[in-house]
Amino acid sequence: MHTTEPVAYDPQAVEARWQRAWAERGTNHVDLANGERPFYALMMFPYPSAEGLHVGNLFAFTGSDISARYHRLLGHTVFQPLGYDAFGIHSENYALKIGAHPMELTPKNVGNFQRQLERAGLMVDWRYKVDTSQRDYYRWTQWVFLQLHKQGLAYKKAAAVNWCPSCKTVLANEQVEGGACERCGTVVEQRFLEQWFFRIGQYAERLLTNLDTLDWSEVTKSAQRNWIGRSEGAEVSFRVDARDAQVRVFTTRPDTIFGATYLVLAPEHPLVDVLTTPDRVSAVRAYQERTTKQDLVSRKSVTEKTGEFTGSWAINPATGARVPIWIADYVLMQYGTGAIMAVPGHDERDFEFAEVLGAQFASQCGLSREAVIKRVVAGGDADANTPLEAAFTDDAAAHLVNSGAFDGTPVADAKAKVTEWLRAGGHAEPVVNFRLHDWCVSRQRYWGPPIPIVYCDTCGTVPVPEEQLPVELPHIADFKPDDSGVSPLARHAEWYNVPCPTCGGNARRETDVSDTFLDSAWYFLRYPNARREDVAFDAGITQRWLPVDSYIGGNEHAVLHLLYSRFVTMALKDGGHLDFEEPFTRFRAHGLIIRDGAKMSKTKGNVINPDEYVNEWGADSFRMYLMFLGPYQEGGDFRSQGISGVRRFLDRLWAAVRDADREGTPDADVMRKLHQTIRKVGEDTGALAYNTAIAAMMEYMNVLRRAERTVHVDEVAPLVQLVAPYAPHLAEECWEQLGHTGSVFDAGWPAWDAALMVEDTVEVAVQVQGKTRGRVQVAADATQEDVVRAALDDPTIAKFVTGEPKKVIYVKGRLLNLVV
RNA sequence: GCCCGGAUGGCGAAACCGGUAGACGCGGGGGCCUUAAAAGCCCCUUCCCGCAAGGGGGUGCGGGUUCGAGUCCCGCUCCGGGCACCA
Repeated sequence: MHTTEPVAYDPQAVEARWQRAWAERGTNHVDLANGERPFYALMMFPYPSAEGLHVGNLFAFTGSDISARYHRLLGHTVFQPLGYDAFGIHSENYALKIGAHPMELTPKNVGNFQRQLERAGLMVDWRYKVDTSQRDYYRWTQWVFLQLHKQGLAYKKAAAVNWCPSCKTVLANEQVEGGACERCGTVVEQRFLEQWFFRIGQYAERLLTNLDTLDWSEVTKSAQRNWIGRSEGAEVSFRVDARDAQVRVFTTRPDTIFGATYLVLAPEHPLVDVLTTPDRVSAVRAYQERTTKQDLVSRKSVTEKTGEFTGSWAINPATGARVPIWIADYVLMQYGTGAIMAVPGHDERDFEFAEVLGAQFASQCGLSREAVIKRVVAGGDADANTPLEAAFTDDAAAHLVNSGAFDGTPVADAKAKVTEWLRAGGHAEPVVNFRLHDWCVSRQRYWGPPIPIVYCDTCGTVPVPEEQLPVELPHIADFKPDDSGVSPLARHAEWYNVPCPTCGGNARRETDVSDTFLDSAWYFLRYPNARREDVAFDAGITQRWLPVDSYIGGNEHAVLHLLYSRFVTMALKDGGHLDFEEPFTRFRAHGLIIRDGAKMSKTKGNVINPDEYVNEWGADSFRMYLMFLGPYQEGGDFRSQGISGVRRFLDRLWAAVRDADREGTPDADVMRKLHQTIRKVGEDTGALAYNTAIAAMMEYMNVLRRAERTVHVDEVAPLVQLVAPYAPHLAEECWEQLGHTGSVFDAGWPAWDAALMVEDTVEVAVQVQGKTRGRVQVAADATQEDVVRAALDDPTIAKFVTGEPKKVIYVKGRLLNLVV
C-alpha cells in the first residue's frame, strides 16, 4: 500500500479544459436582445502585427477582462467583443518589406493573434469579431464616409503632404524626423495634392465643452484640450496704404495694437502676389519657392527667423501709422487668417524677427530699431520710456502705455476694452480660434477602403450610391507606392474606369483609400451589429448597448482615435443615425509595461513573449502577475522573477480548496477577515485598483492557511468567487470541486456583512507631542478616558508624559495624542 | 515656454477624509521538516548608533499651516507624457 499524492495544480490541464468547456457551453455568449442590465465593456482592438501578441496588449486586455467579468458577477449582461484593426499603413509596409501581399498576410497574422488571445482566457464573445479589412466591415466604413459627405462634412481641397523622393511615397507627419524620412533618411519635400477632408473643425467647440461631462482619465482629457487648442482674440483689419485692399489678422492680444509696427503674411498667403511691388518681386518669389520646398515638420520647428519685405504698407487702425508688410515662414497659412500683426515689444517671435532683420527694416523701410520695437505695456519698475531689451510678456500687474486713451488700463481689462473700441470703429471682431484642423482622410496608398466617390465628365463629383457598396479593394500584385503621388490603384484603369452612377457616362473612381483612423472611429458601433448584413448598425440594438459603458485603452490614442471617434459619433447623431453624441461614457487609460526602466522594443531586445510565460506558469498566473506589477493606470516594470509570488498564491488556493473541511464550523476570526476582504476586493476591482485587490486576497490567504491549518469550505468558497475575474480558469475548476455544476461567473459576487467585520479589540497608537511612543490594546468601544488610562498605565509611554496633559486628541480606535 | 502626471526600503509597490509610513509581493537572512535537496511551513528584513534594553533619523529639496503632514499651502529640482514659431 502507498498513499496517493495529493493532486497538484496543473495550469495547462485546467486551462485547456475550461477553454474547451466555455466554447462548448457557450459560457461567453451574450444574448444581445434580451440580457438584463446591459454593460458594454470595450477594449481597444489591436493591429494584428506579424510579431504576434505583445505583453502590452495582454496587459491592456486582461485589465479590461477583469472589469468585464466583475460586472458580470455583479449581475450585468456583459458584452465584451474584440476584433482587428487590420487595414493600414503598418500592415502594408510590413507586407512590402517581406515581399508578401497584405491580402494573404493579414489573415495569417489575425489567425496567430486569435490563437494567442484564446489562450489568455478572455471573456470575449467571438461571434461578434470584426476585421476592418474584410468587405463586410469596410463596406460600412464607406457608408460612414457617404453619410458625412451627405451632411456636407466631407470636402476636397489641395493640401500639402510630405513626400519622400527616395521611397517615392507620401509620409505621415510622424514618419518625418528632423526633416528627413524616418526610414531612409532622405530629405522630405512638400507636394500639393487634392485630398478629402472631414470638417472636424466645425465641431471643435462641442468636442471641447463636452469633455467636462465625460468620466475619462484626466490625462486623456487634458491631451484633447491641448490638441483642440481654443484661443480667444480678435480679427483686426489693416487697410493697405494707397490701394483698395485690406489684410485681416488674428491676434490674442488686441490690447497691444498700439505696438503693432509691421504685418507679416504667410509666404503662401493669396494677397502676397497683389501686395508685392515690382522692385520686390524677385526676392519675394525666391523666398516663396524656398518655403514651398521645405517639409511640413521643419517648417513648423523653431529656426532663425527669415523673411522678405513686400514693398507695401498698411495703416495701423489704432495709431494711423504706416506699417510695412512682410512675409515670413514663421507665420502659418493654416492658422487664424494666415497673417499677423507683429508686436515685437511684447511677443518673443516678433521681437526676434525685428532684431534679426533689423538691417532690412532700416534700409528697405527706413525704420530704426526704436521705431519697430515699441513699448505699449509696462509693469514693475518700468514706465512708458523704459527701453526693451527683450519682449516684455509678463502681463500680471502690468498696464498699457503709449496707447492713447488706454494708457494706464490694466492688461487684464484692456483686451475687452480695446477690442470693443476697434469693433465700434469697424476695424475688428472678437473671434475664437482653434488649433484643431480638419481631418485629412485621403491616403495615397493601397491597404485601406477605397473612398466611395466617382468623378464623372459631366456630373462632376458623385458619391457611390449606398446600394452599390462596397467599392471593393481589388487584389493587385503591384500595390507598392510609386513616385506619381497617387495611389497604386491609379495604375489600374480596368478598376477605376466605371460608368457614372448618375448618368452612365464616362467616369473614374477616386483612387485614394481612407485613413485607418476612419476604420476605428466607428468600430464600437459595429460590434453589436457584426452579424447584420443589411445595415451598419441597427437602431434598437444600438440604443440598448450604446454608448459604451467602459472603454479601456492606451493613452497613445488619447488624441487621434478618441477624438475622431467622438467626432464621427456627433456627426452621425446630427445625421439622425444615433440618439447620443458621446460614444464612451467612461474611459480609462492604462499604463505601459516597461522593462528595466525602458519601453519594450525590438531594437532594445527586451521584448517579452507572452507565450513563453503562459507555457511555463499558466495564463492565470501570467494575467494575475501583470495586474500585480503596479497600479493598472500607471503600468509597471516587468521582472520575470516576480511571477512566482502570484503562482504560489494560486497553488495555495488550489490546495485550500482540495483539502477543505466540510464538517464543523468556520473560524470567527477568519470569517471576520473574509468579510473585510470581500469588501476591499470589490471596491478595488471596481476602481481598477487590481494590484491592491490582489494584495488583499493574498493577505486573506495568509490568514486562511496560517500554520497549515485546515480550511473550512465556507472560508474558502467566497475567495474562489473573488479570484474569478483574475484567474478565471482556476476559479472554474475550484468552483466545480466545491460541488457546483454551473459556471462561477453565474454564481454572483459574494456579499459582505458589516456586522461580521467588526473587531472586538483595537490597537490604538499613542503619541506624546505628536511623536508615536507606543500602542495600547483596548476594547473597540473604549471611551477616550479608557484609552488615556490605558496609555498612562504603560510605563514605556508614561515616561514621556511630563506633567498634566494640556490637550488630548483622540481619533476613535486609531490614535491618541497627548499634548503636555 | 504652457498643460497634465509622478518621485516613498535592496527592488515592484501600499497608505480611506490630515491620524501607527512601508500592507502585499520579489530579493536577502535564520529556523522547522528531510539521510539530503526541492517543495512546504514559521520568524526576521526602512536606515543609523547599540550585545541588548533603548534611542535617533526618515516619504526628491527648502520653507509654512497644524496637537499631528507622504497627504494641505508657497517656492524649487529631477523624471515621464501632451502641446508648441498656433500669433
